Amino acid sequence: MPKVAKKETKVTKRGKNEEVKKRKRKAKKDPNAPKNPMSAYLLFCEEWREKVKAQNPDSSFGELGRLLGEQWRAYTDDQKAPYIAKHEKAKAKYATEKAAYDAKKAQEDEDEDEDESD
DNA sequence: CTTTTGATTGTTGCC
DNA sequence: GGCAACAATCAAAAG
Repeated sequence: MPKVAKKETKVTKRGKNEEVKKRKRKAKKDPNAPKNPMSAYLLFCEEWREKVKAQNPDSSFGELGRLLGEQWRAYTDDQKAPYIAKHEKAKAKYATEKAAYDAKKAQEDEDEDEDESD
């Protein structure tokens, strides 16, 4: 997406539950698809879940998640920086999986003789 | 090449 | 163990 400099192209369409609904994993197309790293929010959750819980001991998952989301949104890129930084690392790690995935794929293409003796 | 969708990540709390 | 909102993110597929 090196084009369209700035435009709410994706804007997390998840405005309604129509498109995403109950994201249920369907049949994956890739043989060994590399899994995405934890989004900054995910990492942010790990750290804030306890804090939010401490401040909202009465709030259950629903409220927790909601508040967490609000906090996350309220957070500035500077605050998210450390979380994003971590995410970047995850990305790098993910890249390895992707590389292996791609490599294996290519290898299979050349030589389908690839499998791990279970 | 661009847009869209789909699949994935982790949290808690319940059954 | 799976699912519920929350946000993000990337990769592949469709256009």
